This record gives sequence, structure tokens and C-alpha cells, in this order.
Amino acid sequence: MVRLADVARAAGVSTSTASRALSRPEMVAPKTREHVARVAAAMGFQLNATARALTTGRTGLVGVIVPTLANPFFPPIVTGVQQPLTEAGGNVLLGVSDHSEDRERDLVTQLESRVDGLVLVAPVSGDAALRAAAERLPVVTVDRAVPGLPAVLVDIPSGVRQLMAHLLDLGHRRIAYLGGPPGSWMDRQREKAALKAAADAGARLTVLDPVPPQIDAGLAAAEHLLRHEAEVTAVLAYSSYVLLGLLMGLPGAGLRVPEDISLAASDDLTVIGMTRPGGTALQVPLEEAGRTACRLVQESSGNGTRPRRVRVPTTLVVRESTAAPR
Amino acid sequence: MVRLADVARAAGVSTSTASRALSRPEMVAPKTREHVARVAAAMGFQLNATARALTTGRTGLVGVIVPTLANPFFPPIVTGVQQPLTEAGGNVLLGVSDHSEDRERDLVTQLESRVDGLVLVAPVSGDAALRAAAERLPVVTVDRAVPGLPAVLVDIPSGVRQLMAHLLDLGHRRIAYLGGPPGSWMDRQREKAALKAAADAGARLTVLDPVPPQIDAGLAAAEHLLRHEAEVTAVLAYSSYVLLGLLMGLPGAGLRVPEDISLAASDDLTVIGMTRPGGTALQVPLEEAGRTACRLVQESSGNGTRPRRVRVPTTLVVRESTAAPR
DNA sequence: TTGAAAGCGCTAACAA
DNA sequence: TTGTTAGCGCTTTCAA
Repeated sequence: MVRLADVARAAGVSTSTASRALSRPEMVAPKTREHVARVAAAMGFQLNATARALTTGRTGLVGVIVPTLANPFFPPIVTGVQQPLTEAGGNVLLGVSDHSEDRERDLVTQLESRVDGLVLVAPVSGDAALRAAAERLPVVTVDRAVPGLPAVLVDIPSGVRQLMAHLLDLGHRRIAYLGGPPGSWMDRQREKAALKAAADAGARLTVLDPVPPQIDAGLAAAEHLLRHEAEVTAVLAYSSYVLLGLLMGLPGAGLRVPEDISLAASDDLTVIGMTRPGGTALQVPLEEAGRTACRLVQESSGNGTRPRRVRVPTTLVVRESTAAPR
Repeated sequence: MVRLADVARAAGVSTSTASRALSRPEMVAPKTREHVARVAAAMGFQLNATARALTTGRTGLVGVIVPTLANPFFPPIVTGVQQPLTEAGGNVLLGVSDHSEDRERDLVTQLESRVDGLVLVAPVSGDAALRAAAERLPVVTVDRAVPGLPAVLVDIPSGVRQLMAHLLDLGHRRIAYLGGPPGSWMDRQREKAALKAAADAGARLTVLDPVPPQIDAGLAAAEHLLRHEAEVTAVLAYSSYVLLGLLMGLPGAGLRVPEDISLAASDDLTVIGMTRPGGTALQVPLEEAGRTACRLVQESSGNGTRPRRVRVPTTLVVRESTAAPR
């Protein structure tokens, strides 16, 4: 392995000068700088990141802890965090908690001394534990608000209001909300927003039982809908998986979309933009959420501006699955 | 920040003893060991990973470079790599190359001094560049074979043979292969395997034009199929996205699955296991591929066993979308 | 603009 | 079993 000292000797300068020539070029005479750079390149030299980290106290790494990569919600966030780091040669140190609080805690303590900051995506630990971590290094949460910590929140409730407004504008007055996943905090927010929008417009919103986020659930829901809720003219599904299920189940039962019933979803994580009919849905800016979280980490690495809370807005994308009721 | 020296002083031992008590407990008297552990815990002490890495030469990190996280093929591989590391407290340092050779090269040089080894997933760089990297640290490729380097290959061609055998067993003799993505090396392997299986059985395999991996493409293909290839009784799609498109497009045109036509796909990356009818497909063990790659990295960190090439087998999962032709 | 020297926090000979 | 000592490869005062 070639070390900085080797380069310095070969270039006939001190290690300090060699170090400066490569890391703080403006501190070195142009001639020396170029000479050192040339020698270093010729020897195939690369500064050792670990040693730099030890002396400078900065690793250039940001830790990202996600519950899983199997849910398509999370990978785009990781991609987003990576983006602002790229320019500066930084990287993402990834941790997958598997939805386990224990595992999450272990990951936080493991990563603490390896990263400059931490992005915790939908963390499951308690507020206190998260605040404790934030005392030791910059911590930003995504899709979860912890009092006193900076956070990035995807503003789905306001998106749901847009979705409802769209359906109401079309003339729907009997709408079903197909909620889930069972027990989810986010779902209660969505449901609340939908109920309020319906009430404000004097429309009826039937809240169906929460279902798991699977196509299967959509198919089952389609059957239920047909048997018991024939009078609704539109369905708002909390997930694109469920919407996909509805899209597959309803035609088989003789209900055409959107002629007989309108369908919309509050995320676009599956391919529902490309089905036929295309699914009306909220576009969720997950990469942007990741980018924002990364920038908040970088900000709070500097001197202490007070914790910011950033809300990233969703966008309503209207496609063929919604139309005026007959 | 609490350092090891602080713990040592508080515990009344030398830093070496403190170090051993925490890192190599078997080298220290039980009493001392527990005392040090207690003191360390009380002070909230954690060994500094960067400093350890500098002295030991091992970081505990494995770099994983993927082309993207947007394609559902890749996240499970990353998850798989992480798994064997977890027990030893290791982590994944992630790089996303965006399918760019330049970016991939930069990532390799960036990560080199931060990780113990590198897993390159479907790398785009030339063989020579990859072999050069392998001279400096352990490198394992996934879904790409480089002569001289260890690799993990998902054995889709043999899976395609199973799929073909399944269709032929059912009695299909006029089968369409819907290939893609356009220009893909993997696709040529699949197509070759399918053609050979058909020829061996005296069946006819019509190779349709490659399409991109989107539901849309499936829908378009469905229409094409109806207009020009009405005589086929089964379709083998190279991707589950395309299968999903067929599943959505065919019924609308009056063709029932599987009564009028059988459908199968050579991956199960979407939710086609949960559609109705369920889609017959190859189950692709991506997490296992990741785990295997990680173990190969760990192996080649030790003394040099010669590069291994591991082939992970796919599994045929038969569901309702395939049946005997009428 | 450059160099000498100290040290980041830890581990690992070597000695005792 | 424990302590002393010398680095790991780099950056950064401080002085010249």
C-alpha cells in the first residue's frame, strides 16, 4: 500500500506539504501542488479514508436506517439520501432494522462512531431513545416526528384532501375509504383527512375495514364492495397495491372502471401509472424526502440552527380510473 | 467523548487491559474483565470504530455497488449482503452507480479504503478494471461473470428450462416467448434456453420482439398477440411486469387465462403471486444471492482459496395462470 | 509557502 | 494476566 509519506518522499516534499497539496490545494504553491499531484497519480495513490476520518473527526458517511428494503416505500429514500453526498465524495452506510426496536437501537450505536450523521426512516424506537442519540450526533427522522428533532414528513394528509376534492369535484357523493395497513398511525391521519373533506362537502364517506397492503386484499375488498356497498360510486384506497387488486377484481365482476365506479389511491408505489385504465393516485416524492433529510443532517453538522421540520408535498396525478359518476 | 483511556483510568487498569477486556475478553481475568465492562457501561463508552479500523486494518464494512435501487431486482440483494454481516456487527456501505461506468469506477476507488471487500452487482465496467480492483481488495460480482473473480450467478437459464418443461408437460406445442429488455445479455441466455427446450420437444417457439419491462409493454404485447399470433396456446414472458400487463390486457379482449391461453414469467419481482389467477413464475432467490456474495467476500479476505463461482438456482412456482391447452 | 512534531483513539508486539 | 511502548496514515498547530 502506498502511503502519503511515500508520495511525499518521491516528490521531495514533507508529508505536510503533500497532505496540503492533495486536501487543501489552495494552501500550496501551484508548482508544488501540481508536482505532488502528478507523483501521486503516477504511484496510484489514494488518501486513506479511515486515517483521514480519525484525524479530522469527519467520516464523510451518513448512516441511513430503514425498517426494510422489501417495501418499495424505502429504497427511493435511500437513493435520495445518497444524492447530495455524491458531489462531496460521501457515501451511505446502510442499516436494515427489520422493524425491530432492538435491532434499530443496536444499529444506532454501531453506526454512531462511523458516520457524520444519521437519517432514521420511520424509526420504531421511543422518542427518548431517539433524542438521546441526537445528543451524540446529528439525527434527522423521516416519516416520523420527534419533538425537538429535525424531521422530513411526507404530507400525505394534504394529498388525501386533494384526492377527495378531485372526487367531490367530479360529483361523487358516496365514497368508500379502504384503509390500512391495520393499526397504522399514518392510516389514521389519512382517514381523518378524508372524513373531514367529505363532511365539509356534505358527502358520505364509508370507512371500510383496514386491509393489508396486498393485491389480494384489494381483490377481497372488491368482492366485499360488491356485496355490501353497491351504492358507492368511488373508492379511495390507501395503497396502490390495494388499488391494483381492485382494478383486477372489479371488471371480472361486471363493474367497469371508471364507468361504474371510480378508483384512486394515496400512493403510486406500484406500476399503477401504467395499468389500463391508468390509476389516479398521489405521487409521493420519496427521493426528495431522502435528499432533504440528508441536507438537514449536513446543516445540523454545522453550528446549531434550531431543528427544522420539512413537509414535502405530494402531487395529485389524475388518470383514467376516475370519472364523473353516472 | 469518552475514550478508552478514560475507562481504563476509571477502572484502574492500563488501556491495553481495557482494550482486551472489551475486544478479546478471553485474554483477561474474569474479574478484571467484568469490572472493566461495568465501568465502561456506566460511562456509556463505545469503542471508536474508525480508530479500530485504522489499527486493525479491518473496517467491518462491505461495500455494495448496485446500478439502481429503483429496479426491484436489486434491493433484495443488498438486504442479503447485510445479513451475514449482522452477527459480527458489520454493515453495508452502499453505492448507487446509476448504470454509469464512470460513476461505478469512482465509487470503487472511494470505497476501497473504507471497506473490507466489495460486492459489485451487475457491474458495467470492463473485465480489466474489475480485475484491477480485485488486486487491491476482495471483490465478488453478482449477476456478472468476470474470468478470475469469484461470482454469484442467478441460474435463470435453467429455470427457463423448467418453465418450458412445465408448459410442454401440460401439452402446449405452440408457445410464444416475449423477450426483453431490449439488448440484454441475460435475455439472450433466456431465449437460447427456451428455444433449445422447444426444439428438443418438437414444439414451436415463436420469439416475439423484446419489450421494455413495463406493464404497458405487456398490454401492447397482448394486443399484438391477439392480432397476429392467435394460434399460440401459451406465453412465456421474461418479466413479471410484462406478465402483469398480459394478465390485465387479455381478459378485456375476451381471452381467459388459463382457459384460452397460459401465461408464465421468468421472475416473480412484482406481486404476481397474489393476482387472480395467480401467475406461474420462477422464484428468484435474490437475498440468497446477496448472502452468498457476502460470504465469498469474507472467504477471500482470509488466505487465498481460488475464486469460486456459485450458481444459485431458481424455483418454479406453478399457479393458476398455466393449464393444459384446450 | 513549507517543515517538524504532536496526536486522533485504538491495538498489538514485547516484556515483565 | 497485565503493562509499556510503538505505531496505524493522516491532518494540523506552530515555527521558520
